[in-house]
Amino acid sequence: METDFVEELRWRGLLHDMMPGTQELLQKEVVAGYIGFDPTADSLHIGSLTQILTLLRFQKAGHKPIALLGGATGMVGDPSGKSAERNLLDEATLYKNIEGQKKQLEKFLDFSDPKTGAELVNNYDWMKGYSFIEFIRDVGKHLTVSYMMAKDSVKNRLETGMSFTEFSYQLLQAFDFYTLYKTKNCKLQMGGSDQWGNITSGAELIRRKNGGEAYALTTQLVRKSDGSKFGKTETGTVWLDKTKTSPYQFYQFWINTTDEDAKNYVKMFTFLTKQEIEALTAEHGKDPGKRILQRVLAKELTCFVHSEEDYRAALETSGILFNGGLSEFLKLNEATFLEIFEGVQKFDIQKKYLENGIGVLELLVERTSIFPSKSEARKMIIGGGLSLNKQKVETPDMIVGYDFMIKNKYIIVQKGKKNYYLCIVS
RNA sequence: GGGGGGAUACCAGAGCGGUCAAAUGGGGCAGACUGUAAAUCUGUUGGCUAAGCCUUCGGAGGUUCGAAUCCUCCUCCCCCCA
Repeated sequence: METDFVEELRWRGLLHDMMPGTQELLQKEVVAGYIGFDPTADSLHIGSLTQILTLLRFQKAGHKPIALLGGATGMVGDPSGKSAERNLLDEATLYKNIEGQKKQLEKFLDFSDPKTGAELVNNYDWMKGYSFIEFIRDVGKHLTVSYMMAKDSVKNRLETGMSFTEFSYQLLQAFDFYTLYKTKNCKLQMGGSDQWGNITSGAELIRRKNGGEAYALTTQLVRKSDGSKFGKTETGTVWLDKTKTSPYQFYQFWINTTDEDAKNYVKMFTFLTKQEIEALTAEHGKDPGKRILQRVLAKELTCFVHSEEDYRAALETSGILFNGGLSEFLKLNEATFLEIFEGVQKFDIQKKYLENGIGVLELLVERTSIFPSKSEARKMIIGGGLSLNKQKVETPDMIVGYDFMIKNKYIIVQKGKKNYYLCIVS
């Protein structure tokens, strides 16, 4: 075995918990292990990244990864970590979500090796023909209510209430594990630390039903150093789908990581070796201003999730947007110019409005919806937070005319330092 | 069952008849510095077409020229004694 999977997770700060004997098992033989993905959206997001990477690390350590799509479990809803009953997803949405996630997983996982090539399964395939009576007799009989009630996901909800549907969730997931154990000799289930309860239910089921051996391993929840939730920005979730979060935004997410977090993230989210990371961290410490770690992170992940081409584009865009002046923009040809503003919100403006000049406020609020009200736009301008074509707007009374158009048709609007908008005059 | 204390803007929390769109802190947003980081400092933080106007202090009524502030009832929370 090239690397010890458990040790690797440990030094990367990813290991949360595992059942006794897990490490020994992995050292002894090639193991099939699975992680389930919950189809709550049509794209995976940055939070799922840990699990995808875990599967890949697992594979690199010489084992066989299985990714499970929750076509059946998604119909029920996992109560883990939820404080209230969830709404059920309708079938059309669920189908769309499954298809979306499937495509992404196919892209990230490596299916080539005959022995350790990844597999993708959907638990709907074995649940769809299963009747309630059968299920209750085959699965439900093996776990006691008190055992199920002892799980945190259930215990935390006893006060506020929980439907039988969500209570049963752990049985479904347990049955998944059991099925994979039977059909694919899958002895290990992995997941985020919130999945511990569900995973152990599965291991328990395998033991009771077959006297079989099954193991569990969970990874650390990714946290930011300030305690806030990882993976969200002001604008929302960071998705892995480039139509939902552009590669540029994705790149920016990592570039904006704080120094403290970057040290941990480089370990958690890249495949760089311990030596490489130590060297980088030391170098970063010498001159934090260079932000070596953030750059490495952004590069590794943008390349991994999107492509090297996307990374280059994001890098170039960032360079121009953050360091360039107006002259940089003027130098670009139109195609490149538009490429840079890919993923930036755009507004069309009719030329006639600019003919006699237009107040900035009117431009920002009525002709575009960059601000919801003139009051807000006014406040931002007075606070010095608004620029047109890289030039700070000094007064809310400013008039915008033809002379503001770059290349005869564009006006670049900047709200704060990082929020760009592009007006296209036609 | 008895006694007491509360409910204020995103959160915490002052105000206790006019000077209250409501102190202060946190959070958010923006600016300066820097490194697209952190820390620090500054501004801003109910809404509006910014003169001013409109809607807010648990809910419903009332007293008053005037109520977040006083009275009555209701709802909900907390504490203490049974």
